[in-house]
Amino acid sequence: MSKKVRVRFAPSPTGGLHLGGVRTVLYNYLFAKKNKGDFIVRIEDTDQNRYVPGAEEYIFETLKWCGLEPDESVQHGGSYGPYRQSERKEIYRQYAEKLVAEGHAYYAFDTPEELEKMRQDFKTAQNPSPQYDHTIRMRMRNSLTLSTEKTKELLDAGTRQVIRIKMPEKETVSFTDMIRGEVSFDSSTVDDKVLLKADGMPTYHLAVVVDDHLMQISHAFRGEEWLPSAPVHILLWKYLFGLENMPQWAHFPLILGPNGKLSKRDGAKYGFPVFAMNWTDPKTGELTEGFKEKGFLPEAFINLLALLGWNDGTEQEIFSKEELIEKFSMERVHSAGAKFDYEKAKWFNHEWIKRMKVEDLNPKVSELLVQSGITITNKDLLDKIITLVKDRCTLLTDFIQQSTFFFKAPEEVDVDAVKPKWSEAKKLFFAELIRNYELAPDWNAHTLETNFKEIASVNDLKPGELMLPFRIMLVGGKFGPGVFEIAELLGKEETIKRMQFAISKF
RNA sequence: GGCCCGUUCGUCUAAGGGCUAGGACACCACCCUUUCACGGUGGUGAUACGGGUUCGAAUCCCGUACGGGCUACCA
Repeated sequence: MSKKVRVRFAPSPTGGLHLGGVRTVLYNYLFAKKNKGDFIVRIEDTDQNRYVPGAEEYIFETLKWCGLEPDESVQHGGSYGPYRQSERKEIYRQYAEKLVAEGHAYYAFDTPEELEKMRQDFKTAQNPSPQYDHTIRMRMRNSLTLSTEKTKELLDAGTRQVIRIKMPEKETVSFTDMIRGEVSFDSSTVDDKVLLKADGMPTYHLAVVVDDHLMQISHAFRGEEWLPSAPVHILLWKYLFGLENMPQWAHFPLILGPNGKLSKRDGAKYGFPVFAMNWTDPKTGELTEGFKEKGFLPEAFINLLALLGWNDGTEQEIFSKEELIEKFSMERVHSAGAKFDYEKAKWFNHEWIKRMKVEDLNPKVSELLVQSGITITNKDLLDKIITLVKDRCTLLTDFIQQSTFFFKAPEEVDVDAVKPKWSEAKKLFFAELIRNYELAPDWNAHTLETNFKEIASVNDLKPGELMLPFRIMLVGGKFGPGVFEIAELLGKEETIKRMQFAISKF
């Protein structure tokens, strides 16, 4: 009998959530739902210096937008709280001290200055970044080098101190990663990581193990950047709670930018969003663009993220959230990092827009148009417009350009597109067309087109040479859906008004 | 430098010993359309290199190269 699946996403509230973070959430979520388990969000705010106001709220708003809501979290409640590590501070010390008592950890009194000095003193060409490890710990100020009395004295005096894990010297630490298979490390190459900081807060290393245990996490997933510190966590599990109780690990491949691990800087540099939603750094005021505001549908966003490192083995690429839950499997997650391709991301969004029902698109498009200053009074009209233009919208924001002219006459008319080929004969044609349209009993695209072509034919003009000018008159530029469809939706009065106005400019 | 992970078209990937190495994005051409798209057809384009194992390797093993990550009292 296996225990209930419980997974967690443990972000540090230090800023916006980027692609890699959301994908980690996604894979956690999919795995949990697929296995009828729980998805927990735990806030890892143990570094008080990095606290950023608003970041935590941003994370939850992002999850909501993505449709990846946790079963348990600071905001959703649950019986394993608190879900914010800063509120769990008291819990960690006892575990750290237990490790000291059992000889797996020790107190270290070295000041930041002493640590810096150590790094300078031991720095060589061969070893550019010396670590606090078994080779040097006996030369530092800690409970291993100090006498028991001296240690007690320092402790009693309240001297600033940390607790470090004492990495064994000759031990192979290995575990089975669900994606990579067996991974092993030589314990002597890992340093004595700080477990409990001088301010009494745990570091990630202690907190992740303690909380995963207390919250009964069954599977622990995180990015590949955590792989090097895995041996510390494995050992902690062994010392504290037993290897047999340890969750199963999986380290996801990294999402790469044009130059290595994707960073928020890449977005501004290469012109694509990196964060899920807009994020403004409260300190600098710097805005980092988000997929949401850029015009992505959450359905498309999750879809494209899911496929960045995973596939179901078939050639299907468009998946709804429900399909992803049904088909997701950790075994099919890739081990190699994936470079993010914005062009393909846009393709996913375009596909989703094309497939999405007009009624579902309507409120989103409506909101966008209202934001750009357009008043929508007729929902059915907007439905018709969306039906007409959705195929040519890659991003939601494209709807603005593709439908604004339905609501107001173009402010600028591309006269240059018409003028060079404009002629007296064409002018006469449009004059006749206006008279004809004024009398038209049925105002629909079909008869409008028929009449248009008949008159052209009578005047010995090619319809093709007349349609562009007509389009320019109604739309203002060389874009948009079929011109007669546009005229139909515009209505008789508005169509003729725009024609008359534009003709005077040619 | 050390440790760890990785390596199939430009990009995301399929093929988990038998093959004309498949698909998608992007790109190019043509068709459809006398706007732009959608759609359709076709094309360019990849198993990093070297050794093994095997009747047979993109697939397994070793080495090399290259790429990435980590190397804080940050996560």
